[in-house]
Amino acid sequence: MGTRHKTAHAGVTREDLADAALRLLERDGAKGLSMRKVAAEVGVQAASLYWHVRDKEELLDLACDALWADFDAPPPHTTDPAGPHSPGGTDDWRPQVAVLARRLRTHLLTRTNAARVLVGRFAPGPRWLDRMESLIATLRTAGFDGRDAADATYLLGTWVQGFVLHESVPMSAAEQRGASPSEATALARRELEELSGERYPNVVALAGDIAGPDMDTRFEFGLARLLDGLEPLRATATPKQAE
Amino acid sequence: MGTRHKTAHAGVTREDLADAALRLLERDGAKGLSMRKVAAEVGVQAASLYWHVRDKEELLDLACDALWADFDAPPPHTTDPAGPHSPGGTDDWRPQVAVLARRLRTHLLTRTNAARVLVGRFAPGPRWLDRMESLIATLRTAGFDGRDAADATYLLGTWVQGFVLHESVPMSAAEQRGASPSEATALARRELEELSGERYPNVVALAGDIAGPDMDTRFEFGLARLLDGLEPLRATATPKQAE
DNA sequence: ACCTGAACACCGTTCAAGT
DNA sequence: ACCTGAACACCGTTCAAGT
Repeated sequence: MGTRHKTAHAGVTREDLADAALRLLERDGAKGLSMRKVAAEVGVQAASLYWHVRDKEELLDLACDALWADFDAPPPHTTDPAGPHSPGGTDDWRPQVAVLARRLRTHLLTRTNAARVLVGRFAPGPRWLDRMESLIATLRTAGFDGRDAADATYLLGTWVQGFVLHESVPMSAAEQRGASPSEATALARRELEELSGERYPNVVALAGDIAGPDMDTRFEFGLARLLDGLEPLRATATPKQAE
Repeated sequence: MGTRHKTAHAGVTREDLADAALRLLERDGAKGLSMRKVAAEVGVQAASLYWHVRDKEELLDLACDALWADFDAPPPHTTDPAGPHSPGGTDDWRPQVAVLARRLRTHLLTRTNAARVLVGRFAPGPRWLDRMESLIATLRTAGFDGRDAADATYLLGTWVQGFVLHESVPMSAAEQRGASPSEATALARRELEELSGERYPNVVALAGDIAGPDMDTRFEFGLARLLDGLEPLRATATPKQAE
């Protein structure tokens, strides 16, 4: 009774398939994920998968939702009853949103291979909805109206995913054939510096800043810009519903 | 003489391969791109490709650069000699950056299939460098310092690519099996509305705003937020080098 | 220098057939 | 209801061999 280890012997669930897919993806990358290997991982024949799942595509959708299984969001807002209550909105929304964004990034980053394959797949499973609900709640109590809160949520989500996508790719596609990240950075920088100073004066001058890749700093830069850009949208004092 | 149509008969170039890859990608999507088909497209046997290219991976790098072949950036800044010259920076940087961002989006969007496969691949070919140089130039003359200009460039690039990636994916992964975009939107909205109002009060209430997908509006929202967030970084009057 | 033929070890998917 | 065996039409890549 209960869930036996995972490959008990009989009764493969769709969850099992999703988990197996994520495991393979993380272990061997994109090329490690085949229907045949997923089948083997759960102790079954390849053809059997098509009873549980219509497609490889559908399996990926499942895996996409399972990706959020162990993502624990920070508690949604938790208004401090004794704290300062600014009129029409709380201003601790920034650290709250920042924390969520950072956790989202590191979550995807520790599952790089899976993220690279699954990013861009919408598939808003139940676990993703939890994140969305709590983020919107935070923004609304901070004084954003519904439409802005929804748009901001989308903006943050797409930005973080796009960022991680770029972050997780070998920076110079061919050069990652065995070169430490710092070596790759130095090499990328040198490449930029050796460009024509006439044609690319700015790129050459800023080679160090472009080649980076201090990804943490870059992430914080983007996050700060997004939060600064959102700030003016808050209704810090609601004109119509004045207390 | 000169470049015969493209598949003259002898002499396949790496450019030919990249173009063929892009063509196949756009015509048949990700699964339409195989080494064998690329070979056929250029009138050669599959094994021959490996003389020109180490890998399928390398072919994708080539295609990634070729993706920017017909992207024509707006002229870089073009300071109006008679126009108003605000101290330490020009303020027409916003429309300039906005135009570039929009063109980047539509460029990728009209090559959705290719974009979905190639996004995330850094591969800064010469054509991408041109874009970078002109964007950085715009930002620098607008009063941003070097480091901020570099970071802003990265931020804009990753955001647009992340946005397009999400935009180009069938919104509810399984439901795109033959449903018009507006139908899919309505369906997604209804799905959100039918969620538990207790567990997801905000999501249910804002279902219309979340399901969208008025992607143009969403894009402009994000763009405005980014520009607003960048604005305060400008040195509108350089304190040390006052004229 | 550039291309082919044939082979190797894989794929996703279907379908009749088993229990 | 769930799984298998065998088959089909594909893959990427290698390698000796051709010109």
